[in-house]
Amino acid sequence: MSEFELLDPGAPMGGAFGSGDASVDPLLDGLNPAQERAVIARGPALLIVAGAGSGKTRVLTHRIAHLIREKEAWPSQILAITFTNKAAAEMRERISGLLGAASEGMWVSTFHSACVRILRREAERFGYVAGFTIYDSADSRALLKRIIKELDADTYGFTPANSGSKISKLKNELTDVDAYAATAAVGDPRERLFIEIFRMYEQELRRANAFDFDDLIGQTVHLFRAHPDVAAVYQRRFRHILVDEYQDTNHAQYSLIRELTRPVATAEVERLVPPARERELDGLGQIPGASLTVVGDSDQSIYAFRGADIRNIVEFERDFVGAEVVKLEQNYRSTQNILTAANAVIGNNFDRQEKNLWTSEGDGAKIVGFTGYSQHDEARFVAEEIEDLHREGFDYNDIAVFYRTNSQTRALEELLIRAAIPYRVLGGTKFYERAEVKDAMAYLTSIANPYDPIAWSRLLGAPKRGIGPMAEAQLANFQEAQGISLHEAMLRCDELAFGPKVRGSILGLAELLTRASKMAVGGGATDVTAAPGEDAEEKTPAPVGDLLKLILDETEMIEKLRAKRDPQDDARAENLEELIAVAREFDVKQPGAGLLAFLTEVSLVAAADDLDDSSGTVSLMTMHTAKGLEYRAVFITGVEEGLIPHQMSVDEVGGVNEERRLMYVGITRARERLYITLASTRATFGDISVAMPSRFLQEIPEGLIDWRQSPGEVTSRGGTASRALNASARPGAGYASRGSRSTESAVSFGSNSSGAAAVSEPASGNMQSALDQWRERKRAAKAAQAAGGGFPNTIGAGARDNGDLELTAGDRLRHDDYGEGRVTSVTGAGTKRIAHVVFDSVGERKLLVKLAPITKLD
DNA sequence: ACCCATGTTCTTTTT
DNA sequence: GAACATGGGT
Repeated sequence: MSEFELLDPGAPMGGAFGSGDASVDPLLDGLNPAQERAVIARGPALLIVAGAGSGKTRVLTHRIAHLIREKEAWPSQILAITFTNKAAAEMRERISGLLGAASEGMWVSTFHSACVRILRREAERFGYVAGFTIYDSADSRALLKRIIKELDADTYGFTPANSGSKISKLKNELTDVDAYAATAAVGDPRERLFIEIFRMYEQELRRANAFDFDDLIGQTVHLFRAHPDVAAVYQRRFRHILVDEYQDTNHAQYSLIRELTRPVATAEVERLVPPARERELDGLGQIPGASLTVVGDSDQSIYAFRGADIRNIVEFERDFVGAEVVKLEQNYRSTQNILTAANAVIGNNFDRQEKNLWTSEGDGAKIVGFTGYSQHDEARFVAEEIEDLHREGFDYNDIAVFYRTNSQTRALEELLIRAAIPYRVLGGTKFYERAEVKDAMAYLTSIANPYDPIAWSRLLGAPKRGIGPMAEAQLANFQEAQGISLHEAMLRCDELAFGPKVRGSILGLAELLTRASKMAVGGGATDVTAAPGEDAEEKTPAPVGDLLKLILDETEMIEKLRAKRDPQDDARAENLEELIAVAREFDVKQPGAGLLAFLTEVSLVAAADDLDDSSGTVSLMTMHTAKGLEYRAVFITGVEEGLIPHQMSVDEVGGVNEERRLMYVGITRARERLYITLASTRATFGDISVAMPSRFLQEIPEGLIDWRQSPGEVTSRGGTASRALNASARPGAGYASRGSRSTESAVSFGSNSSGAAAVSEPASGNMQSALDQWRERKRAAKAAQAAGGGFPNTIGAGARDNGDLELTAGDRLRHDDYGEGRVTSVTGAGTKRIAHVVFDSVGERKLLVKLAPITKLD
């Protein structure tokens, strides 16, 4: 049986009727002519212009499967680049759904992961070690902070943030310090200072054996250019390179693709080991360049701020001679109303090629608009509509709420909690950014890379052990002078004049690191709780979970946190326990992968990566994160001037156009229902300011929007009505329909108690990932906080806790927002007890008994 | 060296 | 309204 034989594709799109018919090719069946052309096209270069929702993922996966099935490539000869790990995983899954095991060995990953893989293999060429650290933005900032302080550059207005972003920009353009210095105006002292910062930053990175995010791409390009033999290996290996979201590639990424698709240099062909075989060569005795497929949509380019260059896609045909172009314009995702709105908005960008999305599926529902008096009011509308959608049969999974800035989540979360709607915030993957988690991770980083001063300085002070800045500086100086690792410097601290207490601390810590390092390489865990079942197998590296456990046990970080009185520290302790669980999960998922793989994975998680399609929760995310995703129902919130388009972008050249594309991306995520909401006042930073409707709103044809409350209605009332006022100001018709629907829902909730399930931990029957549990707790904590009246740090304003408030059907109660109502039933148990209440004015609501702002009336 | 309290500065989007 | 920096007290 050939390895290439097509396995039964199961039921991917149209397989249902394709199975009996031998003439139907399952890889082409159900594709429209343009899609089919994109799948079967061959040649050196292909540009697929894929409008939103035009089935590009399907085209890409089918194209790859087709290449393999037609024996034009082995899986190992394919490199597919996606934007997020999640997209990569999905693509891998879909290809293996088409091909089965025959798809193994492909590289499907993000730019960053692919580059890390290459760099780890070739690190020695750079004077780096394979265990190099990847600095995230926080690490880079920490390093820059030191440098700026040392150079007293803050007096010139340099901050870690502004110098960091300038360095990042330069790196994305593949401009190194020397190149920059050569072009800079040397007369300008500020410029000279910046060059100094840049230079030191690069030096420190190298000394730390660390790369920042931008280096991952840039250094790989540099590696290929400086070492043609290395480049030759990858140029020869990858025969087909496919890049998704090509409109968002920056110059460095573009250059990487260029390097990879070059023909193998003639000089290198002879040096290849193993030697090139006859069939690899073309007529000239060369190994031709890889075939390149890029997919993108210039209307969805939203990352110019981080160096994405739209010209990469616009000039593709000029760039890659012989390129074929396929346009996918038929949309399979959204209703015509949604597409018309999207087309209308994006049509205002004058600097684009004309393109119109269309569907054959019909108009669908109108877009729903709502203007709240405040973002609180807006959020309440969102929560209510989500409940309605849910009753209508939408899964929480099917629903997403978008916003421009992360800070907009606050009000939304609060209201979703009150409404007992399960949700998840994407992208604030704040877990790994928490101080205690970073502290623990610093130990692991330092074990993998004992030259990393950022990690090292972090672990010295966590937990407090009497080693302060003074001792740290002495050790660092000693380390630098001796040219040894930081770990070694600690072991030799006898050579420095430390007091006995400090000395003891340092040696104790050094000893722990020694032990952990041995364990990490598989030296054997001696006196600690050795992993049971592993008998003296010398080379087996310890599971990451065990390593972390050793560190947390020995440093007593968790115990020390628990010993404190502050309840916040309890949460921190739990986060650390969660981190162990995350590590153990990793050990199970990728046994034997090792510490480095764990660290890499943690460094490169993207916002959209924690999306879990089976979580049963509403997803909240920025519009940037939403790119590439789709939902049956989408809420775009905060559609106001200053927010979208964002104030910061208005003065930038092309800024508003990019914001408009962002709006376009948001709109085109919706399949069936689209809600556009805004508030007439918004509390930004303490006080309240008046917000104007976004100009993009006016670009949507009026007839497409069904205004539940239009901006006009709200401003005519004077803008700053209280919540109590607006609660009764809502149109009566809305309540009537709401009320009738809620009657049905009360029945269904009562009979199958799905209402309770919705509030309890998502998917309570299933295995829950460690991170999910963390999020769940965080949510509960937030709920407690929200219910407490929003004074989290004020003494005496402890979280509201109705505790064991007895409620039974028939009781009357008063709610702070909804007024008086009657309990119809109580479901759930313990802290998840839910009261179903019919309020006199607003109809039925589900309330978390423990937290809702309610008082029982008698 | 550590802890706590009081000011101060922000807020675009992210691998 | 929160993270962070700074400065005084122990």
